[in-house]
Amino acid sequence: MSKIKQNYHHGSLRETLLAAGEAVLTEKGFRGFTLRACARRAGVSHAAPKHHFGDTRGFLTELAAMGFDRLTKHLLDGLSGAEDLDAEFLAITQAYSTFTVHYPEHFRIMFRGDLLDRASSRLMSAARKTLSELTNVILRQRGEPEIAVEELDQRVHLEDVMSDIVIGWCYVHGYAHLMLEKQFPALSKTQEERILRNSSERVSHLIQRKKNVR
Amino acid sequence: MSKIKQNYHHGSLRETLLAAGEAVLTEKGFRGFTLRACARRAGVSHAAPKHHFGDTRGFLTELAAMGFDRLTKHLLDGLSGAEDLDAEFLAITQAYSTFTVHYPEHFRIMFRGDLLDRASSRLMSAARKTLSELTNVILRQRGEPEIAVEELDQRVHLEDVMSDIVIGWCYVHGYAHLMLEKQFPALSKTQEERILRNSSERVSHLIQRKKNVR
DNA sequence: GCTCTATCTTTACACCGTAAAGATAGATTA
DNA sequence: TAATCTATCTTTACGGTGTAAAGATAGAGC
Repeated sequence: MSKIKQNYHHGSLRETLLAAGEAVLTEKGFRGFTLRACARRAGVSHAAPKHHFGDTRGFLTELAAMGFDRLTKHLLDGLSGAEDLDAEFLAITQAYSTFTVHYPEHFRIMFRGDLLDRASSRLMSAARKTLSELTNVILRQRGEPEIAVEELDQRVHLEDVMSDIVIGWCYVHGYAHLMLEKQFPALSKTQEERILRNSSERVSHLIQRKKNVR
Repeated sequence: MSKIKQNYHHGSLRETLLAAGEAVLTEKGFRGFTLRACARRAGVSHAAPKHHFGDTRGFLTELAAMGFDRLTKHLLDGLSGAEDLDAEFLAITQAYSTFTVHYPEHFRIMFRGDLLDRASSRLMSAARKTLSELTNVILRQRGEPEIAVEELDQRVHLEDVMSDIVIGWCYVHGYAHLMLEKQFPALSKTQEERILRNSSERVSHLIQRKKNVR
């Protein structure tokens, strides 16, 4: 006996709707993502999502938050095999970028304040965790101890650290975004990889050897 | 006597619709952007846009292309005052970023392959021109002569140059994008500016002194 | 003066978000 | 146990949307 109940009360509709929403977003893209399509896929009346997510914005906000959760995990996975600082920075750049290959539609809504509920603490804390992973990579590059998510704000006010975080995140995020949207001139896979290795290594050295460079 | 004609044939409907479209996009954002709203604003029947732009995607593609045109001009304006290499790289970073302040909704659709007609040569060449401006800044940083848009593909295959372009564009684009969507922890204006100056200077030095750094 | 053709309008339809009111049934309370 | 409460889901309703298709208009070319 599966979980499927034909009862009036579904029992776990929220989860079912989220799964349906992810499927719709993945298959049809943002333009094809409608509350009614999600409801249809979940086998439920078209107004059912309202109780769980309020409106489209609320639904998308939850999906974006799930995207950040998944990105965070994806980054940690990618990082796990790296053996030195250079490899670690390359790994996080690659992981951030390959995330867009696996979840392009998620990535496209994750960084869009106009579509999401910016005030959502669920979304904010999920995004914050992603930044915290990236920050820890930067801190390790600098030879400093890691910090917890909660300490982020205190450390981050130091312009010294923040400058490195900005360089690192902008490079990593920009690379992933511009690659996803195919903005770079067409290159072969091997060229692409060589350029990624070379550029990421140079950026990581910039962060590692900061005091010498200035 | 203004251009307004109440004739059946408008005469310059395409331009009028584009202006209306920009206004709608700016005022209502992407979610509020509808063909019918644009037609209403242009004082024309709701199906009128079809003949000029085909469908929503076609209309958005043209608006995105106009966004790239404007971004290119914006970059050139920002660059004009810079007196040395460091100032030039800072200037283009700032210009790219302030563009998102003036045209946030344009920027949000410009880098979205899922909403636009990727095959549009109008869009492609507009985006290409933007990249070409950025490339010329990078080339100047490297102490090399500028190139024309048409030469882009030949030069860009050189991994050496491309690595610098990637670093430069990813940093500039990532900064603008993440700033627009307020992904960095809240900072004061002066802190923000100091961090921008510091980070952009370091990135530009990385490109200028490439051979020394490696 | 005639037709051609691009341009714009009208009509039509399926779909959408979301508000509001009704139905259901598990949980709570007495 | 019985009555009520409450969260959850459905039904109904409405104005708005994209876009297809057919009709109206008027300038251009012959």
